[in-house]
Amino acid sequence: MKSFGEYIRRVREKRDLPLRKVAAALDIDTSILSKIERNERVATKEMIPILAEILDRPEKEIEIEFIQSVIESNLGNLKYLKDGLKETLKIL
Amino acid sequence: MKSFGEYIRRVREKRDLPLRKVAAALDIDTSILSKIERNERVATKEMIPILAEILDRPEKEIEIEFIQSVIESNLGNLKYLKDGLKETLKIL
DNA sequence: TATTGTTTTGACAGAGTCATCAAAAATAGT
DNA sequence: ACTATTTTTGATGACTCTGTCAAAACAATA
Repeated sequence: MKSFGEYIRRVREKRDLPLRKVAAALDIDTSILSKIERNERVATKEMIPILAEILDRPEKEIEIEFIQSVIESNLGNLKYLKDGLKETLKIL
Repeated sequence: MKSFGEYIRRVREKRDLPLRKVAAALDIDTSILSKIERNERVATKEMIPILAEILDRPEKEIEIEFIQSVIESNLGNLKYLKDGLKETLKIL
């Protein structure tokens, strides 16, 4: 499973956007975005629609990547993660 | 979706166990467990097997409740949560 | 090599979260 | 009502996390 940071960096570089531009759109310092891309900081959900816009990607795709990263980092090695996700799906 | 805290409290009371006993098993103060049950603090994954043992419930059940609560609190109102969970399931 | 633009690093401070502890409040049992 | 037990509350200090900032490192290009 690849990290959210790596994903963002890959897309940003494909778009030839400097950290500066994306960070400005997110209204954060470039250093923070740099850290997010290297997984030293975590992104917030509020960033998702903004990233979708500036990176020109479907919001759904970005959000899915975000969800995967949150699950990975918070619930990563649980024994019954699969069952837990299935059960969670049922009650949504 | 009911909270992890409420779930634990319900089971603990069904077993007629005081906070004191369960907290001792978890090696935490009763006040912390009290707060966890009222959702003022969050449980950690390390607590899951211990809770399973002392509350005499399958670890799987407890872990699923835990997973649901983490997803609810971290990803609760995302637009594409369902899709995100489905995609996450695929790569597990 | 010098210049310009980009990215990373680390120190810092503020906010939030944590466990600990003692005291207060609530509950049960006599 | 009294006592013992359980549960909740709030103050405290330690710790973690987050954003800001300036400086350093790195990259590209003239």
